[in-house]
Amino acid sequence: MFPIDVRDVRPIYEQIIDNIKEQVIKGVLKPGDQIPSVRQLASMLTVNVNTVTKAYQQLERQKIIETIRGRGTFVADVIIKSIDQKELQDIRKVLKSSCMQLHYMGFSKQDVIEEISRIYDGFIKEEKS
Amino acid sequence: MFPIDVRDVRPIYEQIIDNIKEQVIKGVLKPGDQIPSVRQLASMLTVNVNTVTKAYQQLERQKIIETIRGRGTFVADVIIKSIDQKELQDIRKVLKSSCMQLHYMGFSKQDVIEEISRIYDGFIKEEKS
Amino acid sequence: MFPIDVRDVRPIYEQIIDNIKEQVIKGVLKPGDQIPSVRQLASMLTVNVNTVTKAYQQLERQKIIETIRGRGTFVADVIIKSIDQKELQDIRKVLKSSCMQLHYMGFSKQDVIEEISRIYDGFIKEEKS
Amino acid sequence: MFPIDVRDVRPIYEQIIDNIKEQVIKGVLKPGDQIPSVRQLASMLTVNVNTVTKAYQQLERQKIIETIRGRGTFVADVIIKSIDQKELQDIRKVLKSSCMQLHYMGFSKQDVIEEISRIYDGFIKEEKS
DNA sequence: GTGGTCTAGACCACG
DNA sequence: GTGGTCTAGACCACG
Repeated sequence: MFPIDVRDVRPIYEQIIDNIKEQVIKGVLKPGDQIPSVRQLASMLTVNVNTVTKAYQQLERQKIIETIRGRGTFVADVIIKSIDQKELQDIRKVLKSSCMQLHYMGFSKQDVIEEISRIYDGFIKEEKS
Repeated sequence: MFPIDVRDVRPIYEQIIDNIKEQVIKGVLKPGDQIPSVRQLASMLTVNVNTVTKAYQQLERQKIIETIRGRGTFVADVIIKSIDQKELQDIRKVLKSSCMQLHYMGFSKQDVIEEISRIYDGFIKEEKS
Repeated sequence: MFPIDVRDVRPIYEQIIDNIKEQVIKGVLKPGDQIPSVRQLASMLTVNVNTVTKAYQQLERQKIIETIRGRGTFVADVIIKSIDQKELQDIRKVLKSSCMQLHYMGFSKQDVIEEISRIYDGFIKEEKS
Repeated sequence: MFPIDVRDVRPIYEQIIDNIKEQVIKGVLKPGDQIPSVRQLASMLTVNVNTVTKAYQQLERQKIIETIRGRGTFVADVIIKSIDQKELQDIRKVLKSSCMQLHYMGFSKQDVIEEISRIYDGFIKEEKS
């Protein structure tokens, strides 16, 4: 499936969230597609069941997946989340911290923008052609 | 001095680190300037002395401030950190997570770049004219 | 495990650092080996958990051990640290102080070299035959 | 006189002790020579009077200088200190720590011995010719 | 007065 | 069970 890195800065449950989100954004996973059960994914990634459970709960709260009792877990229809101002502020704080770190590494504003541009291109599916 | 927000995503010591870094980058704090003692800052922010100590130790390790025994703590000469590839990868992962969250909020690549641009302008001191 | 001496010139956390470094250099602890959790080691040495935490954090910063969230702490792959000139100067100053003390105790240059030789042999694992 | 470095790893009083010891070992200061009073030296080095006082007290305890009431402070006759086993053990611990640090920087036993040799030559007055 | 070390103990995040 | 954050407070080294 996708690789889990125990040395990653992000906790494992966040890596799972990020990976599933990325696959949905890229269109690798489409609305209605079934995804592995908690237990299946846990054994595929050899991580703790509770860890996958936590990731799925958060994805469900974000309406990116949905679980149907007795059926399984599926990719939800794509919806644009309404903007939660608290969440947006949190993201801005994290971005600011990262930008300051990059600044100390000698990255100019333009360097950071190019970095972001490359990151964005990396997870967005081709939009034209 | 600056506000501490216990509800912030970042732990208190990181908020202190970020705030001091920002003041140094902006030029509000200049090399050689003395900054408040750990006890002073702790009482100003009404946080524990150990919390400030932790922030100061990390800033010192990053060579942003320096402590002189029995004298106090001072802003260090500005140096550009050499780029640690592991650290850069970590920042990229964090940026990617944030970008994906913003994407789900309906932010286009251009929106995110503008967001970054605004953040960068917010902490960089005017460089010309 | 290893003895902590409260009358030692070195603070407790440094004694812990030195002991673990020594075991790694000697090969008693090998890359990938799990070391005791902070709580285990604290109770083994009957010191406070925070003291062990401080030692582990410094060892981690020096890339001698690595911590994996919720899993534990492990010996890192051996890497040769790049030489930090400031750090080297600091070590030289400490060595010079020690040498002058030994000189006042009547140690000749050759005596000191033999002392160093014995110390070095004491923590280095046999390298050949 | 001699330079004090507030950023030195060694506290100021130890720098003073080391400098005076070195001058005595080198023969720049000879038995019977008068050295500056506490107040004089403090103002020469622009350090606190208490700091010099502490240095002089330790030098006196080590019988390297002696104070004669109303006359001043003088370099004592050279005597070889008897070996205090506790002190020797302390020095060994410090040397071992330093050697392990150097080992992690890639210094071989021979490199360290050469380092020590150079340090020793640096403070010892020429013994022959 | 300045920071450094250490203890004791609470609560949390992660797995 | 694992480490991370934070508090409260003691005592020490240095100046």
